[in-house]
Amino acid sequence: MDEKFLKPYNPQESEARTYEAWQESGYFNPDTCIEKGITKANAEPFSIVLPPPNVTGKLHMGHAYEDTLQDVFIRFNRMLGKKTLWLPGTDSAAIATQARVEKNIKKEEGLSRHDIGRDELVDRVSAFAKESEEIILSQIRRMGASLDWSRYAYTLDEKRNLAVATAFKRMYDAGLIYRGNRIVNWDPKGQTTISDDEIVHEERQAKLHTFRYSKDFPIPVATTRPETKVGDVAVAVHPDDARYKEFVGKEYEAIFCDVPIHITVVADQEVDPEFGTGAVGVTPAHSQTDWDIAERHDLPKDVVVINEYAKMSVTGRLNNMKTTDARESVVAWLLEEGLLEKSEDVTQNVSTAERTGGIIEPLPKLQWWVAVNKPFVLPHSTIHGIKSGEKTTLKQLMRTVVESGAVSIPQDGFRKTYFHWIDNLHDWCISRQIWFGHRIPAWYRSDEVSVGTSAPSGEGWTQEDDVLDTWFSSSLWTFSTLGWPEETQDMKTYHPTSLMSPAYEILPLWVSRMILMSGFHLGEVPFKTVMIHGLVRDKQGRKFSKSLNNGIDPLDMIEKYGTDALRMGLLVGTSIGNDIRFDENKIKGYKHFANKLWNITRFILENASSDLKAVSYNEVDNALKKSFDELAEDVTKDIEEYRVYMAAEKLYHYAWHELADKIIEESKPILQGNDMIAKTSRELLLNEILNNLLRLLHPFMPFVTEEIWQSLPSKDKEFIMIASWPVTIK
RNA sequence: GCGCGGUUAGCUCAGUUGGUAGAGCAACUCAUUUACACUGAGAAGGUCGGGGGUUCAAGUCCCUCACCGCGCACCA
Repeated sequence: MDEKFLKPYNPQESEARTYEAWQESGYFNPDTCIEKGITKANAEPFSIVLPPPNVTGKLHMGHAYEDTLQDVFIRFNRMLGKKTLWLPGTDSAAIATQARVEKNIKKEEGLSRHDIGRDELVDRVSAFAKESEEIILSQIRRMGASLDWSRYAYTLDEKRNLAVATAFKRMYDAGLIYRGNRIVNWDPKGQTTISDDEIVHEERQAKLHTFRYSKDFPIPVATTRPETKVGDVAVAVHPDDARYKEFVGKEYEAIFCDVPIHITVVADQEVDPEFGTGAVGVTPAHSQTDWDIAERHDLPKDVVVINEYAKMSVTGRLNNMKTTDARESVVAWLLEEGLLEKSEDVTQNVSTAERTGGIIEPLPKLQWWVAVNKPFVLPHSTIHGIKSGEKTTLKQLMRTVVESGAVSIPQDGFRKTYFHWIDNLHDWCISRQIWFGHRIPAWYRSDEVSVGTSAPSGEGWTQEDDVLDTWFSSSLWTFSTLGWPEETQDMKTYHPTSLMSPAYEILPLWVSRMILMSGFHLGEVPFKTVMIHGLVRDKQGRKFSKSLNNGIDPLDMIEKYGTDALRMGLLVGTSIGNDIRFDENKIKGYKHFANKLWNITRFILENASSDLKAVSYNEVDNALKKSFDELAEDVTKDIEEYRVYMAAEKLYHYAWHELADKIIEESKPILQGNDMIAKTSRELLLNEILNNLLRLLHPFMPFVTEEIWQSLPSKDKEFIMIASWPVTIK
């Protein structure tokens, strides 16, 4: 017996060495497994593409959990003999990364991005990204993740750039990407547009002011944003509202706070006659709903009164004031003029930018969009529910794919969330006014526009300044990582991928858009199953956040208890989909468990390794073996049906409370006794159970099982990682 | 407003197609150098959020209410 078993199991001593050995073996790469005859060339594929972590930060508990889940499925399927690929990568995360670096530069050098210039800034952001990339990748390795590093991808590398430009061009040619002047969510703090999904609503106290534009204006109007009223072009009322019927169609002139305005009264179904005065002041340029009203009634939409810095751009006293100051100024003016009827306190939801916290200012801007409601013909489709050559829209495609089960979301509640989101979906604004990211592959020359994967020939073309929303490139991820648009062998073998297991936060942001992109470009689903998981929270159930300073570094847990303990602690006792409260005590418990396995092994090696070998079990041992086999089948079924938390718990329970507490305890007299048949039978049993149990546990606790496996005398020195799963699946 | 979760032992949570309520931790009693103290044995702890229904049988299915989270939309 190896002397190491005389001391307690020490994960710190062996984990790094073990990971190194796995990596050197090349078995993370399915091609190597085939070459070495471990996987059959015609084996069924199983693939997962790692949701690429942002190159802004370091590994947090959420990553640790997500990586564990995926690694369990990957290791399980590899041991089943499937052609198993887990593909790693990282995401440039355009806005997040640039914002981070800009902040540092501002703090350390007092310079803005415009002082530095585009090229210099992009260089600096890229350097920062490179640095954090290395950190996060080394951290993922410490989780024991069996990723095929030879296929590593980065959203801004050459192949992914080609994929992005190709995707953009094809969608542009199909009329699904267009450039248009529409209301965007403008973040004055970040100086960029953001998509609807990057907005966070915050409840605030506000005042609802009821006023008239002028003394002789017949209809009072209520607003929480008086400063925008200088941009009003109409008042909308409900068509059936008797109070205002006589005014519909009439036009009025007024000088509102030094600004001449022209107001038309229109009737619109959307107006709620019960709210406020039952009349809406329509400001098309600074409100999405008002823009829509203006479209329906053919009202002017170009009366812009607020600029990109959230300052007023009008004639008179308000000019160049911050909107918040202008608000007070307008109220004061209304009071002076006797136009203010009342002011009430209301709670209001304010839209803020997720990344910067800036208050969103709706502004009309010329931007690039993905049209989600525009019909197009999908030439080739293997998606269940959509035929080749069928006419559809991107929205419909996203819905059908999940409805038909082409993408399976086993958790019913999340299916509903998904549909709810799809039904509320508007065109997707994909241009961002920042410099780090994929520059939009469009070139302009006077009135001409050229879209392509490279600059058009000829003189005088300038490329679009804006870059793409980071989710545009992320949505291509399942296939851009496999070599698309080239027709690679990897594409044929591993796409659609088998499983995606994202946090529920990212379902609309990412999952649905991967379905969109894969559907349009390939006529395929991006993955067959989506297993949505919850968030890891602190002990009090709060989100981990910098401001609360409640973060727990997974690496600290690994230092203290070992990776296997962390993995088990995150998995057991948590159904997938619900949030998890992080409990260090649990992790500690599984450190003890790793040691328990260590000592079970020690006992068996010390007491059940005589030279005499039984060829069959006696009756008692046969029954014990049978019940173990039942457990093995049970656990296998649990993993196949995504109940990994139950599988892990059952194995834990069996190892500790069956094998150690009962079988080993009962073995002591047998092994010391004189009944050689009973003794050799029991020796065989203990060795068999240990051998199989280690394999069953390996996906969950890869390090300790490998470390033990390497010391079992009966085995050759192959890795447990590529040992066969003890249960055959039909 | 629309929607999604959750409510089970002191705490954190499991509970698969309905079939005698489970685990870990904590607390309690005992064992004391054992393969393992990163230990073992034992006992205790629950009208499964409330109410109603379906059923031979409900933590599980249906209806309803309450409370706690969360998402989406939004009214000017």
